[in-house]
Amino acid sequence: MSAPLTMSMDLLYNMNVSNVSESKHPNFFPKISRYPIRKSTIFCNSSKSPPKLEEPQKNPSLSDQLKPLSTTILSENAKDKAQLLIKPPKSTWVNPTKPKPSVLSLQRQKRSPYAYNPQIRDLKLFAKKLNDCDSTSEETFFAILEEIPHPITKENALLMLNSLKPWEKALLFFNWVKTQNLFPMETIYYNVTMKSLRFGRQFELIEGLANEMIGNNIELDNITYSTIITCAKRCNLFDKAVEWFERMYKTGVMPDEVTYSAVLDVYAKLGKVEEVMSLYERGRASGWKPDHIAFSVLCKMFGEAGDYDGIRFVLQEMKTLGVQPNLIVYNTLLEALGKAGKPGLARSLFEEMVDSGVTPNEKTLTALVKVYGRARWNKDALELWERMRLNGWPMDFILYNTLLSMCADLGLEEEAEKLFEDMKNSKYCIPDSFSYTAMLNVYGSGGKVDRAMEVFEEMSKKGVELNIMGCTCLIQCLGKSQRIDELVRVFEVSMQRGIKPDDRLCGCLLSVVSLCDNTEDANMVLGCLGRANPKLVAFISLLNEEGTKFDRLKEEFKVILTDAQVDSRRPFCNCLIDICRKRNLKERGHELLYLGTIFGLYPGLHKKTTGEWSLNVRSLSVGAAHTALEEWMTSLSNIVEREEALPELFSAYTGAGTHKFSQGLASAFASHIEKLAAPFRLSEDRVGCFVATRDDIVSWAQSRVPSPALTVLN
DNA sequence: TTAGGGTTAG
Repeated sequence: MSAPLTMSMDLLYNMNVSNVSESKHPNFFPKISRYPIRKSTIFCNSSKSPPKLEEPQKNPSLSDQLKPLSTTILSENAKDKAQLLIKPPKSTWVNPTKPKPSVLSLQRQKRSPYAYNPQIRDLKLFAKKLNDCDSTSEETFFAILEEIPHPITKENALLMLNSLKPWEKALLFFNWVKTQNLFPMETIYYNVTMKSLRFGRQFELIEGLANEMIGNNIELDNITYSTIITCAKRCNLFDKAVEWFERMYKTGVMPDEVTYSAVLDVYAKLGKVEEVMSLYERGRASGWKPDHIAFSVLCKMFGEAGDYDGIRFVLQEMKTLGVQPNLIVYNTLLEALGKAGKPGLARSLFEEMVDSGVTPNEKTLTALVKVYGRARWNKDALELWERMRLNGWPMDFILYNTLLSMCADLGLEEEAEKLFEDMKNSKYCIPDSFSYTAMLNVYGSGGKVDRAMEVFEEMSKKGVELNIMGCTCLIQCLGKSQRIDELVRVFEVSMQRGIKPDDRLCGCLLSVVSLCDNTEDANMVLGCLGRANPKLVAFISLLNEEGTKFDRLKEEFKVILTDAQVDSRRPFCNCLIDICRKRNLKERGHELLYLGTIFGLYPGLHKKTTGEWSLNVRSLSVGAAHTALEEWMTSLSNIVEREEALPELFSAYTGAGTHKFSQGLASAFASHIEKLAAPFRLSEDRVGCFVATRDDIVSWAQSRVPSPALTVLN
């Protein structure tokens, strides 16, 4: 075991509990989880008594293979099964006298040795001629083929097949050789052709060839199966991938480690964590020592699931087996730790990687930039960028774009401008649509509307495509500056360029409506919104009509929310409440907040413990937060009046406003507290929190003259 | 691409 991995393991396992805030789990130290340390590991790795590996007597199906383990693996909610994990059920594989049948062959399939072919040069040149000829004409292809400089021996045919691309030509050649009847077509010819077809993602053709092999009694080996399976995977035909894997066992072909890890990746990409773990466990119990590729697959899967326990399990396994991460595993681990919300661990792992002499590549740095951006660690991000330049670490356009996006998220305008200039002056990283979108985002969220418009004009001039995200950024900042004419122009141009408005853009237009001070402007924006989502505009009219009954409102609102993307539902509700308040329809705003609450848009808005009641408005807009405060004060007032029990402490959270969307919420909330003469004050020790005691609330409720702001509710 | 498996952008 080399030092660096030990360091990371120490970090992850012996990290002091002060780091607990990074963990979403209450217990930082390993709980008995879905990743049990197997008893089998002990004998599998023991040099004294290696397990006797037997070929299965019969060929069990995959589901049979998986069955015994799936019962030992804990599903997340099945806490009642925890006992199973502490004491694994009696399983043959913990008993060395009765080893579990092997699920994979520990011997990788051998390749036939590659003999030197003196005709290689001629044939390569000839293949190039075929590759360069008109792809659409089979006649031309066959005409050239007549000029083949050497006889089609087995070796020559293989060399040609390997050199022909694209897949259409390889397939033509393969079929042609078959018709010549010079020698029997063995497995290798099918394998090479299938690989070529895989580049073209031609799964149906591959499957056709595989069936032809079966029909002609040509052996399908591990290379055949892994090619079929990975092609299915690349074509997103996961059922097919699993079907062919099952077929291997049924026909008595034992997968080797290459096929096995390809299948692990199939299940991983399907998000079937338990199946992956089951296969992994079974493989390990068969004596398999997973390699970097298998670990990379597991890491990626746990990263996608944001599953920190899983990532630790992988690290533990690597440590146990003495596998030191390579560059790709490091990259996958960094990405996974970022997704699991562990920026500190990702940073330490990166340092460990560099210290161990592994040079980061573009993907490493992209992963780390994303980690820091997500964590809002400006300082670390900028230091990293500085280090990249000092060390001459590799940059590519994805890394540039990721850095630009991060600058936009963190409000680093100057740095973004510098990067953008660098890109313009570079040879290979010319700014593309993504880069321009990031710049629109930089200026848009920084309120630099003129600069944003300059970027927009530059895009039009250079023919850089505007995408929905750039359009949304631009409309948002034009709306905030009340430049409605330009907003409408940008909207029109975007529609002309084929942008299909989505719910985010509608939410953005809705928020602009809530900011409009005059009816004319509001109507212009509603005109745009009406083209994207007419139901929303009709709903706003409904809010305006005095006669609209609550039940009608509820039904129509339900339709709007059902049609909307989940992420956009709360912003819709927030904006609609803001619009109501802007139009002096406060009561409607209260109705909408109530509906939003019963439709589950504001979970955690109210929290009650014996000692404290709190209101958390962090996910609310200013208008919605005001509405929620009024609602709360009214109900507290009623409780005082009814002389019901109250806790010692009351708190209202607005958050500290570090996120760009929540800026200004704390101050707007504070001024509304003042307007209502509510007895809350900023907490000294809790950031972004207003507090009041029971006595404060009681004396406020008893002494207050009904506030105009609250009368509507009384 | 030289018979098979893993990692980068809202």
